[in-house]
Amino acid sequence: MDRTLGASRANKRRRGRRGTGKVRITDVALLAGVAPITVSRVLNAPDSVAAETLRRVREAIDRTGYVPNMLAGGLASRYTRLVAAVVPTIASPVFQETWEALTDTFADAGYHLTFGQTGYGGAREDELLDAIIARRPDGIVLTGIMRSPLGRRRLIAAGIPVVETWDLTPTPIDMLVGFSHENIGVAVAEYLHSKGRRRIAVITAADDRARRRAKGLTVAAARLGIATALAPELPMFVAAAPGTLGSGRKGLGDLLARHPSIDAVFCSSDMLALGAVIEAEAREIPVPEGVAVVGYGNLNFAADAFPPLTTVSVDGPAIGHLAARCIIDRAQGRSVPEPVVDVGFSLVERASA
Amino acid sequence: MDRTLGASRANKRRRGRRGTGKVRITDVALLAGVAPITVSRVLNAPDSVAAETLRRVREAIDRTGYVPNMLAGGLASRYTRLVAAVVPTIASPVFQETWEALTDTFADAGYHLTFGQTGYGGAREDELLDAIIARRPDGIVLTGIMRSPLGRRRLIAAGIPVVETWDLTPTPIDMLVGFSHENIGVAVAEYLHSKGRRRIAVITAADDRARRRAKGLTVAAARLGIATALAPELPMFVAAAPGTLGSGRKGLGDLLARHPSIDAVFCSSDMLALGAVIEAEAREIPVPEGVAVVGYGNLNFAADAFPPLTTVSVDGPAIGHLAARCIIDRAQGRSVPEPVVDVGFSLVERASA
DNA sequence: ATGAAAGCGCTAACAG
DNA sequence: CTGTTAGCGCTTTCAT
Repeated sequence: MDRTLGASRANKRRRGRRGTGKVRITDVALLAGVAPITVSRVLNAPDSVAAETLRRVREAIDRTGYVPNMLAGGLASRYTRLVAAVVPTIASPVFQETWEALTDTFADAGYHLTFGQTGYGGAREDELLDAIIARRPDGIVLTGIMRSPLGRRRLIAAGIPVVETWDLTPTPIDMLVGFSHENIGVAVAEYLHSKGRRRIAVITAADDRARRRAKGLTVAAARLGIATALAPELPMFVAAAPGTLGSGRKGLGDLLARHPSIDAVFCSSDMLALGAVIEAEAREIPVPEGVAVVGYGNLNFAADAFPPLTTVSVDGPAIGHLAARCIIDRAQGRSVPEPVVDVGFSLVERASA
Repeated sequence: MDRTLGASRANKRRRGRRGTGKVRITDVALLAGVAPITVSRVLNAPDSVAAETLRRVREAIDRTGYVPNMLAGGLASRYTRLVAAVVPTIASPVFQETWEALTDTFADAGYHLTFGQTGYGGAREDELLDAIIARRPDGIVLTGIMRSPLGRRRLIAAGIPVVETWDLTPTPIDMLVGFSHENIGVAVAEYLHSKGRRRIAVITAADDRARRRAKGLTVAAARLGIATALAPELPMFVAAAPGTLGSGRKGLGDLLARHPSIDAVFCSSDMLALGAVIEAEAREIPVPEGVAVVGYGNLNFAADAFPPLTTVSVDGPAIGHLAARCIIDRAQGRSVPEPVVDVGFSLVERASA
């Protein structure tokens, strides 16, 4: 095998390019006694190859340990089978199920999903975008909507299918699967109002979508005549993103110091809500009798907290699945039935509110 | 500009390859009045280009909105500036700081880090590996050590620099930055023993490294004469991975039902520990007087739990930083000063134990 | 400091 | 069903 491998390389060493020393499609072809394009077909369109040829080529692939070079393949076919997801931090539990569903759906369709982090506040976003486009993915999935005008232009110019997720906008770049954060705030306001709460406060992380949930709540509260019960604006505590148990505790402490009469808190994440619940307990304020607490995310600990957290649930897997379908359909030249989908949300009522 | 762009393409349309319709290095070169290779040098070795040429080419790049095609670049240079990280789930909070440090260190050196998920239990690991190798990254960072023999062979054959992390083994594939999970178990056993605890139980997620921490504890406990105080083996509750607050609660409940006399629990993650603490509270068992609880990870909520969690802390950022340096050094042909680093761990003593 | 030629490893297009 | 040929967009090597 030593003599065979690399033999094809010897006769084209004219102006000395050094190659990688690794197995190429030509080596496999030589060993199987076929043309390189046949090996390519075995890999990419096995149905178009005769059974016996298929067998021989596959054996040659195994014997040589050949791993295709997708750089070369992508260059030749402008089809990379790569999809890039742009995420704030890879470790946000809220998005986890979405990334899982994305990964799985893409994997089943033969695509590889890679993740790039922008950091909180979208610091490196534009650079990351160029780095992604430079690899010519077949699709791009964004967390939230793209606000940077430069980013939008780059994406449109690149001509790559794009799905924005976990948010809603009348002007998506391309496709979108998400829901309205403002409406969540409204729904929470109405819920708390219906439970007789009139002195509502907010603990929110300093993050765009969280702020918009808080804004929806503020607006709806005003409409329901709640805001004026306390002050012109709802009492609010803003914590650094991402929200932590500690900032939830601090938030509730702070709000109680400023407004001892509050009877409900809407937290921008379940972690903040857990912190609020723990702080209330440490102060021997009963939840929900003293303060009602509502979270967001319905994370895996929400149901097991003490008391269990009332929270807003979003169908993360559905977002991932639908977003992947959008990209796959477009990448394969099909038309996308629903390029903009609002998956909505639901309020999960538990003991904390 | 319309006429200029794409002009170079017209005269080579012989056998009809269709191209991408996007701006290529040739278009930029034409506009700047230089050879393509000069544009390439502006991008990759600006020091070797005259100032005035540099200016003209950069202007042409801006005007055309050129984004390099790294598939082509990587194919030609076998240097992709891409590093792949293999992670169980992208949303594990334990690893977050490591991934952040990795991303930053690589970005500063001009590399892009992408993440691939294996799923818990390393289900898709071998496939993922081939997908990664197919893109010819300049380096691969693994979470934990590679156990699959096929995977090891593939990686070695690929000749790509590899760093295994967050674990220790006498036989790394290539480079390694981690620590001993067994030793953590030993340290926890000794700590609890020193605090007078003699009836120690374990709540662990069904995950390899967590089990090895539990095993270290078991062995050390036996040596300290603890195991026999209760039974031949330490009472253990095994939860599905990843550990949740709910399984922590259930775990403690279960253990107490079977062994009412236990006076300490070692949990394989802080989330499990938080669950244990909450369950204890719900049962009005004082922590640590009734049961001492020790976690692992020192996550951002550990210090703010009620009571604050005693836990094992690992220097995540250091692992990320060192692992990145290993890859960068190797990718740039330098020798790596320390190809195997044990970063150790520390026990953070707080109120829960 | 800049350019011309060749080719990285693969697949599209066109035969047969 | 299989093969031949050309070329994807870039960078290496060699030359000036």
